[in-house]
Amino acid sequence: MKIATLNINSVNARINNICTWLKQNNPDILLLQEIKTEFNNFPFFDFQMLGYEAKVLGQKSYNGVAVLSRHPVEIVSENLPNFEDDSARYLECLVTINNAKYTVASLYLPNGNPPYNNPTDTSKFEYKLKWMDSFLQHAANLLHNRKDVILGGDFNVILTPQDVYNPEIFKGDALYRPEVQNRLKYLFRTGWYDTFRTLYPERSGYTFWDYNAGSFQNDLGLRIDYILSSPAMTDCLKSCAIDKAFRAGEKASDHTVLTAEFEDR
DNA sequence: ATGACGGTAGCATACCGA
Repeated sequence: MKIATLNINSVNARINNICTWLKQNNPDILLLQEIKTEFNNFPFFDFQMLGYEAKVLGQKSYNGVAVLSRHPVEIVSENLPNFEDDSARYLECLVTINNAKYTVASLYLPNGNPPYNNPTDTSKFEYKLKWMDSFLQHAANLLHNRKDVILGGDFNVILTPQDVYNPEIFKGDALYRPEVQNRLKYLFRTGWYDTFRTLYPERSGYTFWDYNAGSFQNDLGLRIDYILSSPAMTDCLKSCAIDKAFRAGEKASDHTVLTAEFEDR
C-alpha cells in the first residue's frame, strides 16, 4: 500500500503538476492540503480519469483538504470530531484495499504566526495550540480504537534543529516554538511513528522550500510534512521518500510530495 | 530571510502562507 501526502497550494492552479505526478507514481492514496477551493470547484473529473475517487472538505480561498483513493473510500469525519473549526483542515476516511480497512486522515495544521501588520497578535498561535490539543486527543482515541491508521499532512511543526536549514532564524517562530514541538513529541511518546525519521534517523528530509529566490536552489528548506503511522502499520513499513523533483517542476507548489509504502495485508 | 514569491478574491489591493 502506497500513500502520499502533498500541500498542493491550490489544486486548480496545479492540476497538471499533480496529474502528471499521479500518472508516474500511481499511489493507492494521495492526501492533499491547501486545495484552496470549495467542493463545487474541485477538479473531480481530472482525478477520476486517472482512476481516483476524491473525498473533499473544501473552503473558499484558504485551507481545504482532500483524500484521493484508487480503492473504495468513505468519509469518517469532516473536521476533528472534538473541535469547532471555521477552517477546513481535517478529513478522515476509511479506505478498503483487498478486504483490509485503513483509516487515513489528511490534515492541515494551523501555521500560528501572527499577521504581518500585527506582530504582537497571539490569537493565531493560541488557535494552533488548541487545534493541536484536540488533534492529540483524537489521535489517542484512534490509537485505542483502530489498528491500521495513517495520519498525513502539513503539520506546520519543525521538530528539531535537524529539520530546518538554520535553526537560529526560526527561534520564536510558531513552527519552531517548544509548545508545538512538545505536542508533536507527545504523539511519538504515545505510540505514533514518524515514518521518515523511523527509517532515516540522520537525514535532513526537507519537504518545504520558500518561493523566495534561491531557497530551493540553495536547499534552504524545512521538514514540516509528515506521514505518521500506528504501531501495526509501522510493523509493515517498507519505505518513505521525499520527491524533491516535484518541487523543481514548472509552477511548483512550495511543498513537495512525501510518500510511504507498507507491506500489503 | 518580517518578504523578495505566489494563490485567491475580484478589480486594487488585502489577506494568507511558513
